[in-house]
Amino acid sequence: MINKRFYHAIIYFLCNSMNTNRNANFLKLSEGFLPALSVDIVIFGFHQNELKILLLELNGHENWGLPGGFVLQEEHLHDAAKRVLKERTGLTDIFLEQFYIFGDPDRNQSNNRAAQLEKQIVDDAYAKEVREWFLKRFVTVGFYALVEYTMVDPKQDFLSLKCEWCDINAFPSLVLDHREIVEKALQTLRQNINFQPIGINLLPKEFTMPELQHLYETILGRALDRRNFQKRILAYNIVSRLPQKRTGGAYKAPYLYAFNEATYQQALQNGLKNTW
Amino acid sequence: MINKRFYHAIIYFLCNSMNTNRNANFLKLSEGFLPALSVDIVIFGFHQNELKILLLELNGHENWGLPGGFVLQEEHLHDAAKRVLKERTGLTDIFLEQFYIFGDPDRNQSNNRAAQLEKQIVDDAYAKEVREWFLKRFVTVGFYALVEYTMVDPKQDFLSLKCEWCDINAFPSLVLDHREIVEKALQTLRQNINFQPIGINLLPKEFTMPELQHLYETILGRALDRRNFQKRILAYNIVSRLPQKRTGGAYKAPYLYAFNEATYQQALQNGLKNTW
DNA sequence: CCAAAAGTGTTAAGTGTACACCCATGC
DNA sequence: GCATGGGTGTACACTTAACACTTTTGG
Repeated sequence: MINKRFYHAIIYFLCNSMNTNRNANFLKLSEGFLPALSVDIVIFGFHQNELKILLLELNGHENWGLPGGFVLQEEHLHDAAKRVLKERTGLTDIFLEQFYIFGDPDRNQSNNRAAQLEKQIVDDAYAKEVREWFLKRFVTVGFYALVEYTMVDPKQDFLSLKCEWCDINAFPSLVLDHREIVEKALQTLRQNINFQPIGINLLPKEFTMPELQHLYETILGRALDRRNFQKRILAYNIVSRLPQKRTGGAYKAPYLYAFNEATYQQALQNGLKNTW
Repeated sequence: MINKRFYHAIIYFLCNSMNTNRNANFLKLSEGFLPALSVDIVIFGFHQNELKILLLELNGHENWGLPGGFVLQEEHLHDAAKRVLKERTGLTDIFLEQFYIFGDPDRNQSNNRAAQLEKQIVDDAYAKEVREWFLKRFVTVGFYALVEYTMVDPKQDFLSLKCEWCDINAFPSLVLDHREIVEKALQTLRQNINFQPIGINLLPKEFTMPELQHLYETILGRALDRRNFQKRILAYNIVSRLPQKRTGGAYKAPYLYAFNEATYQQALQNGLKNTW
């Protein structure tokens, strides 16, 4: 039966996080993970001048959701986010930052994964364990990640049917309060764009100035002046022009640029702008 | 015995949060509160041109700590912070905002409340309950509050010997990672000062321009030009000059100002500045 | 009258914004 | 050659930063 296999898949998957073989040594989820706390990750990517987020279609649902998971008993919160990211997308070593904690007691109630689970057949210990776990209230910590689009192999993971990049302006309806989480992540990204040099994580190593500008325009949601944009970015000293141009495209070949790691890191710390 | 009374005080205090009389109906802390999650609040006040934080000296310790507490099973995280603030300082209706989640698994280990507790005598169910509760790992959500100094009656609460305003530049050593939490709160406050009209919560209803300037200087940690400061604040339209001056002090009487609620709220939403 | 704090205006420098022309490429 | 996108410079407006004198008040 599909439902039973689904529960087993969850247990298997989650217990894998705990480095435990479920068949050999079944542990209670509540013993392996911190109770009541989860992490959800908004993964931003940029492709064809569109800002995208990576969403999973969850098994047994028609709904989509953010990649998320739980925190191991002795695991740093940030490491939990890194692990979840790796488990569910294969990504490692990418920019990842917490941006908000969502603590509404009703966030698990409406439009609800637990309610969905409840409807399903519960016929063994694993299923019972999963059901009880997901029926609990969770406070979730929102992280956002910036990744280069091409780095992701959107293979499906244990818990999902599909894993897909969705345009930030047209993504499907999401489970729980995940839409709110995405909105808040986007808002945080917009706020940070003026003070942090966004880009090194979202673009390939070599990129053109128009590409960088499109990234900014997409995040900010409006057009910018080409000439002023270039002047500004160059003034920050965070990019260097490479000797080659991007040939092969139509029209005039644009110069290639690369981020200047040293000044980029410095800018990350000091910020690009200050007032007062 | 002091230690025993201390445990009882904690249980009493915590169970009060759960609206439960510990004598009549003793509940497990883990049933009343979300496990593994706490809130800690950095309360900023401003007095005599000094930025201060409100600290508690904890019973049975020589150490100081931030006012903190736990989240009730069905309580919104933000409401938990509000409740904790009220319980431990009497303050209501003040500016309160989450700024970071501290998720290091070792944050409870070193310089450790649990270790302190362990040394103490454990001789009844209440003490055992408290000890087990505090021995667990907690992920804590940092909130910061902005309050008008004179609003606080720093009376001691159940869990503390003293409750005192401490200068931000010279406060005692703190339990756990509370120093780190304070640093992060201050950093967040500094970041926000350029974009949010800080002040309405930290100053009395009527204040002078030099007072507002001193507040800014204290938060930013450096001197500002009087003339430019005044021009800038007035340009924001967030304050109005009142007909009276502050008389009674030495030297020339400064004008009084009051925040303009409407434009202040608007500025909070839109921010004072934008780039791009 | 003197010291200390408060009030105010002007100017130069820098930054942001608007805008127009030339160049390279494919069709 | 023409449409399209890429590369660059200049002028104006606005914001910021630097700065000095006058007024009030208590002693």
